[in-house]
Amino acid sequence: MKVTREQAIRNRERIVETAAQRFRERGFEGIGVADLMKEAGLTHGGFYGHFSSKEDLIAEASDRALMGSLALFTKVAERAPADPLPAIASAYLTSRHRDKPGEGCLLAALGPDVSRQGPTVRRAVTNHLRAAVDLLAKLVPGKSKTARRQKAISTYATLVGSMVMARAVNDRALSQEILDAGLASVKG
Amino acid sequence: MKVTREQAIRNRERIVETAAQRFRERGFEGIGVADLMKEAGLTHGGFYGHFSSKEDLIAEASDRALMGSLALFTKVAERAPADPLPAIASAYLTSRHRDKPGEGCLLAALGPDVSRQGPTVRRAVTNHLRAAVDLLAKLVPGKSKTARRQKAISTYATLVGSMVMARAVNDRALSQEILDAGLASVKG
DNA sequence: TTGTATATATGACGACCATCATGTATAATG
DNA sequence: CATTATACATGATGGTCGTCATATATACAA
Repeated sequence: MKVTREQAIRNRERIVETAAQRFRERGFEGIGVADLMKEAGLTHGGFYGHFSSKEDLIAEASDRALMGSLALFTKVAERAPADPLPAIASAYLTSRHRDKPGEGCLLAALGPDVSRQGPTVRRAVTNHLRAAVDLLAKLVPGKSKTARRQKAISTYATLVGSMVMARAVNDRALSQEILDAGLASVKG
Repeated sequence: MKVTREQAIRNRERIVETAAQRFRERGFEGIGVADLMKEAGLTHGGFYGHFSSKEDLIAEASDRALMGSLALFTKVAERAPADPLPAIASAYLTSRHRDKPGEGCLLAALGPDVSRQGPTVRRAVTNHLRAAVDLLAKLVPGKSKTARRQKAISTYATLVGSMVMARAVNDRALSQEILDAGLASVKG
């Protein structure tokens, strides 16, 4: 069954999008090629027509997820030009984000998994982090450029760490306390 | 081949210890029961004489790793009674810790993986986090108990997030910059 | 010393996985 | 309309995994 070129491109798109979500929910090894294809409405055979390996898809899906985060950071910052960093923190440290890892920050959902991946995936993450830090550094008040960079990085780290901890924990009250503490720290 | 009761206990111990290290290095699904047993000097068959399932071992190994972190926090704090929190941060945010996840913080090595595990594992992590926060809160200067707790939690989150990011990144300079930023933030 | 309990070894099972070979229908091309 | 290129389906392969059945050797209890 051949399909339109357009359709094929859309199919590929859907595979990446599905993967970006499921990977964040279940881990890179938590869902297989066959299930991914089925969710995209296809069968497993066509996979290697689109990607050269699963790692290839992992890299592309990670990139996709990270692009989304960066875009969201930008959008939130533009909507709150007076206090962009606290606005970003407020958007990040929500229970909704905690409960929907599939649509959220890749670093919080797969950070350690990334460090166990190959160079392609890690390069994508590195590039994102550079861009994100550059963006955040512009939003930090202060004169010293290095100080602003430092603040940008540590703020991002606090967001990621808070989300990781809030998700790991089994107790709703403690989880909420973690989100609140992260928020308070950034809003300082 | 039956062995001494003592020897059997030591064998079990070695399995847990090996698992605690390898899981942090490769992820819970990155090493299998057979390889784990082989590393402990045994064959795969005996595994289910010691544990009822792999998840059972995961829970016990996680607990083991977390106990170690808590003990280390305590030790470092006792050695620097004047400024315990910065001392803990300095001990945590090192390149050595970054490069040896198998001997380091479980949250930084497996945080997101934990949230995908069953209740037993998550309960262990929850209990650890409670204990760690209680400990750190005592070390934070300040009068308000809730403010000290908040500071304790957000500090821990910054440490975890910084380590996750420093490990995910593929560039040594950026990785070091992340560790430094976390340090600066905690030492504030 | 004899008998029993048990810690570990060997081996196998079924499930899952990434990947590839081949067939087929149809879009694209002329 | 005829030909070709290709996106996808079907099916198979070899590997890995968690788990269990069974055998064996020996520590321990009597």
